[in-house]
Amino acid sequence: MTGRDTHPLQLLVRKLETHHPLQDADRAAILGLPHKLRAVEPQTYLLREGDRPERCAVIVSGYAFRHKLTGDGARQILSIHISGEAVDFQNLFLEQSDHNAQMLTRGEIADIPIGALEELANANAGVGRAMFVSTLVEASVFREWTLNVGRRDGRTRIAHLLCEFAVRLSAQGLDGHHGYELPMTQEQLADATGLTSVHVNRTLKPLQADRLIDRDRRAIRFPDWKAMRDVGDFTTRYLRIQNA
Amino acid sequence: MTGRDTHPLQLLVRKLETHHPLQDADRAAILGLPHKLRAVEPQTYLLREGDRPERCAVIVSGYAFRHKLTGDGARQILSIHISGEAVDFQNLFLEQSDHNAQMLTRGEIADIPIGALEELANANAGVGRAMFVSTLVEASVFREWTLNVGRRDGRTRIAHLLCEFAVRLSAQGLDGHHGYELPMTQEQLADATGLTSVHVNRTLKPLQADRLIDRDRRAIRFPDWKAMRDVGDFTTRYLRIQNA
DNA sequence: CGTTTAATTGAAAGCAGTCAAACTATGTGG
DNA sequence: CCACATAGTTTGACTGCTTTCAATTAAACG
Repeated sequence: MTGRDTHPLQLLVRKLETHHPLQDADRAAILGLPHKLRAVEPQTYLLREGDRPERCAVIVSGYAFRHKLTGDGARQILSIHISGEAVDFQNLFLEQSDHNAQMLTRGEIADIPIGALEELANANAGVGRAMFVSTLVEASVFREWTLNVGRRDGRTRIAHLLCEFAVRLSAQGLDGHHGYELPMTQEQLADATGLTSVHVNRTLKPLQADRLIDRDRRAIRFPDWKAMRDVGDFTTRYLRIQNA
Repeated sequence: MTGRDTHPLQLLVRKLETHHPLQDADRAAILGLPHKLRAVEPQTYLLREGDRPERCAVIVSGYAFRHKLTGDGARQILSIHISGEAVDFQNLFLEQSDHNAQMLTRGEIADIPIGALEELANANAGVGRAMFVSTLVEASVFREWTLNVGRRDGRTRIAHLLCEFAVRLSAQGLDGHHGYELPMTQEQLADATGLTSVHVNRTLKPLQADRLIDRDRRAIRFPDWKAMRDVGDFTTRYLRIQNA
């Protein structure tokens, strides 16, 4: 998919380091993890509810998301994931997954056998702790999403989501605060915010009219980041990124 | 507060064992953790957003909850906690808390120094993993709450919450499926479900009229548990309790 | 290019929120 | 043991954000 010149797990190291310091040996151990690369299409499942996880998918390129369904089939997206993030730390040591994970876009996945991951976590306390911390940070984000969906109005929810994505991309050295290519349809945006796609559409328009976002297809830019942050009731503490 | 004849941390052991097996030595090590008991009144803060955690509060008796506030001051309750649960594993190894935790009722708290906890986690792999798994199970519950608040209607949300509480109490050997004393006001119920207290009140009534719940003050009973589960779109997988 | 998927728009309906007031517990002090 | 104060519950009337259902337009893809 790309003529890559860096190690496929390099961004995983970067992600872990964002939240917990690593030694050289730790980094080497992570890069040394056995893994299989594969190209994946949009919608590819990385994990299904009820599955017993046997490999952990690390996103090398592209975007993914977690979701759950109600009995009625309504979908709630629980998180969006970017390059370098591991989709399956949440199920380490657990019998079966409580949720689904799917690719949002085309991309590349590095599959690491769960066994190797657990071994490394046991053998190397630094890496084990970094993995632990990584799941705790994810939990922090889950909590913010519950707040977002439970207590903010539509406009604020969407603005918040757009802000979070900007800051996380930026922290991973990808696009940034000033703009990015949003890898989601309006329906997916709706499922992430607990709204309907119709309402998302009707909410994006005023954001644009107010010059808080600039849209061209899926490309998003923020003419006034500070104002956007305010509208989205967005702060960075919950992301636990050093210099955000 | 009580003439207790069991160890204050006994229920913590039970809780951890619900999700991950422990050896005798592990149990002993947990019970051997240094801790200070204290009686607490309703509303007592166990943790504040922005705090650097220095001790971990374990609920010996009573109930607690986590919450976050929007910039407008709207409150979202993120989880309810019962005896034996540790409120601060979520902030282990993290700089500062992203959320608040408060007592819901009067009760007793055992404060464990974070340092002692981290040491034990390092020294004893079994206990460390049990703590890790415990936070992963909490994350699983956070995800279900996001689904609940994001994609279910008011009636279903409330029924779901009441079901979850029943099953968790039961798993901890406290009250059970057949009924319990709900330690929450309708306003707290509203903040947990993303509704208003007025709407909660108007939703409880039909549940009662349909004979799905029996209320006397805060006491809740379920005349038809199976029907209640259906109405609440409730399943137990996400709680990761063995025989639920 | 034709087909499929996504975005957009309109009109109508509904679930839940808001604002206020009344009522009911619960607890305290005299 | 009763009166008062406070916290919590309940009810009414009205508003409104968001959904629903359709239909139309635009973009993406092979």
